[in-house]
Amino acid sequence: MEKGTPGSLGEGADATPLTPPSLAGLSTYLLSKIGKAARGRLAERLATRGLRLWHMAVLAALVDFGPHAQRELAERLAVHASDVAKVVEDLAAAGYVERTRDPADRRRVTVTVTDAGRAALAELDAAAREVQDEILAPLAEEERAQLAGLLRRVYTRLHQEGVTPV
Amino acid sequence: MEKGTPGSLGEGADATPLTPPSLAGLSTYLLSKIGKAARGRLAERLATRGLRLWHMAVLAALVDFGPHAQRELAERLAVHASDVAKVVEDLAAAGYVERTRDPADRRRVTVTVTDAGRAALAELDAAAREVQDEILAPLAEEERAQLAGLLRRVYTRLHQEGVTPV
DNA sequence: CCAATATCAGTTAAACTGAAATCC
DNA sequence: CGGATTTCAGTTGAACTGATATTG
Repeated sequence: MEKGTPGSLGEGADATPLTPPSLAGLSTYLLSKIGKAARGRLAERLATRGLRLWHMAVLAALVDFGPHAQRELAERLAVHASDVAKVVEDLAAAGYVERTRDPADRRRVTVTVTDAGRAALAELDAAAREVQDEILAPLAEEERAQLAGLLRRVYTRLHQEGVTPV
Repeated sequence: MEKGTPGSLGEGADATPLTPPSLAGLSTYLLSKIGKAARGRLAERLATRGLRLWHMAVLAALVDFGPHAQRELAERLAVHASDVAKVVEDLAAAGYVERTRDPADRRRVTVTVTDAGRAALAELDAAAREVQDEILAPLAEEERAQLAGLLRRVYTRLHQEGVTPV
């Protein structure tokens, strides 16, 4: 069969293959797929700056809540301390954060965002909003607000349970 | 500090740390996190049967659309052909699918779901709906329908674009 | 000879695990 | 000495890449 054999799939060879309804009928499936697409697109943009998603998350935590010990960053972002160490190392090398020993407890390393770090986060945040506009393009402004409200409530509950890292 | 030092975090040591508002304010961040949690919880349940998410996706495609060549499965599910080969191998070993050479084109392997495969998918689907009930617990029935509609429209557009695998 | 299919082997980035060093 | 924090090294499963054999 060279091409376009009237076939088992019930679709033209050039059309986008349909997602199995057994999956597409699950909101959790859609959440997972849309979330993955959003994450992937933002990761692409961050990669052009040599950064990854965890770098942005750590910067956000520092800007929003002030200096953290690395242990506190790990807890807040639900990531392992060993990975935080690497991310903070990268950010320090880029001049986005400073690390200082806590004089009261010299085991702790206090991480503080620099002005360059704040400027970088502002750019990353702008990129994230551009990606969000792409992803949510089919929705009107009012519908986006609706979606945000629903997601917020679902997320809050999950985050409080904390069974699976969220 | 032994514990509960009135501290830099502005939260009790036992409370769930707050997500940085810079992130929590992004619907795409919430989508990503909720989606990841849903995926993880379903993966846990499938693991008790020795299966993973791709096994369920392949079974769903076969049940919903009938027999596929492996190449067609790869295209429909946006996964690489080499990975489809492994997944189909597992499913065949479990007796959930049968592989036969296409007599019209002997390069192609036609994959067909068995009765055992249909029964297995029914169970997996039930598990997926249980997980969905857990995740969407904070939402009323009407709100879940709202969410499903919004997600459906966003997903459909992404899937048509097909730039990033969705 | 070229293109498509399936299969196998190897790579890469991410999440996780364990252990050592330092300090309370 | 027990416990907490940081850091380094190694492991595991997922997604991807490339090579090969077979067939159209």
